[in-house]
Amino acid sequence: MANERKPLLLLFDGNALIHRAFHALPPLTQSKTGELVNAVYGFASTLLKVLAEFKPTHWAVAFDRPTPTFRHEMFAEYKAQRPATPEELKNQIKRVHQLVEAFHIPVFEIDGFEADDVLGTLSKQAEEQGIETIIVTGDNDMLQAVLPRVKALAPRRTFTDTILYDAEAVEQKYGIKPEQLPDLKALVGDASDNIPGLPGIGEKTATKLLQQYGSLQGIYDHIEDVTPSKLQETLRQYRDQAFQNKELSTIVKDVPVKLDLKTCQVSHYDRDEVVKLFHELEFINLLPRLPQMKAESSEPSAINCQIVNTETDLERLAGELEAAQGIALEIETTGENAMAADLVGIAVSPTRGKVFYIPLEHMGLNQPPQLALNRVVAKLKPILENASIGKIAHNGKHAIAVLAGSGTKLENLNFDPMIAAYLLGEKNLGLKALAFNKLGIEITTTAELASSEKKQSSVSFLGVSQIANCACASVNILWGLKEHLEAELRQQGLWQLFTEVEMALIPVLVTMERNGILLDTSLLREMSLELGHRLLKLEKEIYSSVGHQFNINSPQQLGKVLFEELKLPQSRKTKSGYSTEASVMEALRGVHPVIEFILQYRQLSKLKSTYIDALPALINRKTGRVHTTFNQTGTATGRLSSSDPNLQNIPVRGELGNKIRKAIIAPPGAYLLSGDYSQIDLRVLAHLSQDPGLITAFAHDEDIHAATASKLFGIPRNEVTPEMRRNAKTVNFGVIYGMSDYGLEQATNLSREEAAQFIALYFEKYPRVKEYLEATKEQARKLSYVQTVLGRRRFLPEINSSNRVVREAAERMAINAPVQGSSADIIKIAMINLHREMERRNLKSKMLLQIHDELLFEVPADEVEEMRPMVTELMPKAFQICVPLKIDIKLGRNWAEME
DNA sequence: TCGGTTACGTAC
DNA sequence: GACGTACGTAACCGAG
Repeated sequence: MANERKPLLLLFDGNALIHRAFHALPPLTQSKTGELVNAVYGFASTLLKVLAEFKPTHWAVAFDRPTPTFRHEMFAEYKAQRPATPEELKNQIKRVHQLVEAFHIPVFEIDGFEADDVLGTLSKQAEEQGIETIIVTGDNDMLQAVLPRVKALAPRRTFTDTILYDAEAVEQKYGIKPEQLPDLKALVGDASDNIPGLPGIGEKTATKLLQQYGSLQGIYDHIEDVTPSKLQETLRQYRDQAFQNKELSTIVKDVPVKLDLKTCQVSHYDRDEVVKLFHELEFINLLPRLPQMKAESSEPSAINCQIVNTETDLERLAGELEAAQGIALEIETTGENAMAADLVGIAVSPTRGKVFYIPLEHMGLNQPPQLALNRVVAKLKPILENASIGKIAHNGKHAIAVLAGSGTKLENLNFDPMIAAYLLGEKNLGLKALAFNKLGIEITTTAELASSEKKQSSVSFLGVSQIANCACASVNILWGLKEHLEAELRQQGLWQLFTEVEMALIPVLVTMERNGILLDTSLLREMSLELGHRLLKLEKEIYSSVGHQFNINSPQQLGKVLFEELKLPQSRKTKSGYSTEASVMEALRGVHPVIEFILQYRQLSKLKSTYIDALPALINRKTGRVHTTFNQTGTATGRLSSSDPNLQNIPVRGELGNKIRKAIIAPPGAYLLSGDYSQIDLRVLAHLSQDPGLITAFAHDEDIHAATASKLFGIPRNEVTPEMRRNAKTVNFGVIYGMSDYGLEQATNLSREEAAQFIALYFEKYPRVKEYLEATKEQARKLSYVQTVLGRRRFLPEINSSNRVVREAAERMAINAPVQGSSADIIKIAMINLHREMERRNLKSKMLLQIHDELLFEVPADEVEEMRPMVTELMPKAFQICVPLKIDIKLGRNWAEME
């Protein structure tokens, strides 16, 4: 009665699936324990895939037993060449058993037989009972089990590429029927099972024979007719072996096992147990593929979620929030970009287990009534702005920025799980992932809901109750995450970095983002026109020089033109053709006139499309300025990053770079002020390594590159030539990047040998630097992480990889991260202190940008005399290291002309 | 048509 | 394979 559907039985070939995944998938390890789980992942993935695709009513899985089978007894060599199962695979087999158990899939394994035999038997019984069956396998050997009602899902080429074989499909592939496959294998053998084929008989010959005579027996029944005689002779000579091969290759179909359909029902599996196991295995991305996701409303799991849409409710909510110790919240908006996003709703929680959702701007017809935005804001403003009530929010910067747009200054955001997880080295910082990985709780985020709901992808178009449920669950998670992550941060000595630097930085970043930069649009427009003309001219030159038109922007087409048509000497190749990158083309300068034009074209079109045309298009209508988003969790070292647009890579070199910076301006009556740490990375290196040579040079405020050159070449400072200084500079920087002799060779005009000597000499002159680098790598090997001056960690699990390339890459990261990361720590402190001081003094000056070692401010004319000394003082004293931190400070009407 | 990947180039 | 950290653009390619 329950199962009115025609039964469909899925039989899983456990071992074949595991082996195939193990060998086909890249090594996927659990980030926490390093346990290899690629085969388990592959198995789980296949399981979920076929479950979704075929919706079976029944299922079962078969495994090999570790004991020898009748085949081993028959033929000592059987699978003898196979290496012993590696430990990491054994463990995965255990894991798959756990998984199968959680799914409540009945397991069949019989001593003395392989999984194939068990499957063969079960499928034959299913056939006899008239049940449609699909064998899910990773091994084409299983195809011989195909029967009228039994199909096999087997791999084609790649791991995921499968084909459902019925008898016809088998015949199409092999030219013979499924039941003839053992006969084929008997003749051609199987290297993977160590079954020897008959000499000189390949697949072609064997297939022809079987097509003609039907079976191995058939062939020998007509052995006199077999031609050519050589073949007939071989067959005669190896008769016994052929028949033994056939027996070895034939799947047994009468294993002592009985298919009982009742026990194989795809019943309600233990979803919680599967979730728990996925959590342990860190299979977060498989989670959405688990069928029967909890309906959002079905299980409130002890969360009291109330929708607030009357004045009375609002009043009561305000009362509860005022009395709260802390507030967890999430805002729903129309977009990622805080400056462009609108509020859609707010979820707030005064205490764990109790969450309110205030719908504000849900669009669409059948929505319940909603309170007016300004009414709600007015009511909540004093609470959100009350600094004595701590706030918790995931990606709190976004919340602060959006609320600021509604005139509310969210104060005392003291915990953001995204930032916490970032410092802890978590890979996936999304709330969903954190909830699952840290707490083992599944939630559906509103963003997820929005993207799954086809077409109308904005949160604002979704139903209030649906969003409310998700938002409430998300907000409630924040309490648990705070508890959990705070403990981890404290335990790892990261709490101070978290609160005093990262959390303190958030309002600074919001201010900078909201300040925005001002552009000289008419200058950019002018440049765009001029460049447009120059590009057109270059384009013509290039076409006539080559003889035809093509897309110069396509590296693929350009490569063909240069290296196939013009036959220029090619050097490096890329995956899809010839490399046409600048360094390759530079080497071809003078070989052909078109090179020069192309280099110019490249440069101009890059600057035009990326900056000159792109920036003005991003001016905010309301503010007339360009607002970037600073990402606080986007880098591995602790640096910030900037996007939409990226204002940290505005060109500076060259005439054109200068011109672009000229278009970044201060408004009338104001100036741009920049404070730029001088050689901060090398000063940090001096501090970390305590090298006396470096320390002395910086203590005397010397030109560090010239000082290095003087040391390396063993000459007085005043005899250092520009070329010597340039090479010394390259090495100075190269050291921080873990550069090799090869790298130095590429970056200079030195030969490989000279480069190697140069590096050796460098370490001779700065011996503590070498010691420091070694010690850092050693620490990384021991602890799997390296640290900055503030204790910020970068985790490098690959530092002990057995793969040299991977390991050496991790070593370079280990060298670079403390230096780059410490510099980032220092400038972050400077930003916080400067912001604080500017607020304290009620200055109108604005912090605009941070470019890793530089801060850019906009300063009204009458504040210049206050800001300049303030920046000059606060940047260097942000953090004390053993050498002075020096800055260069400059002032100008635009970002190019500064002094 | 769209999203993901590749090649390239800009910054520090 | 070889020098660390980012992000954006255009081309390209395959899936829907």
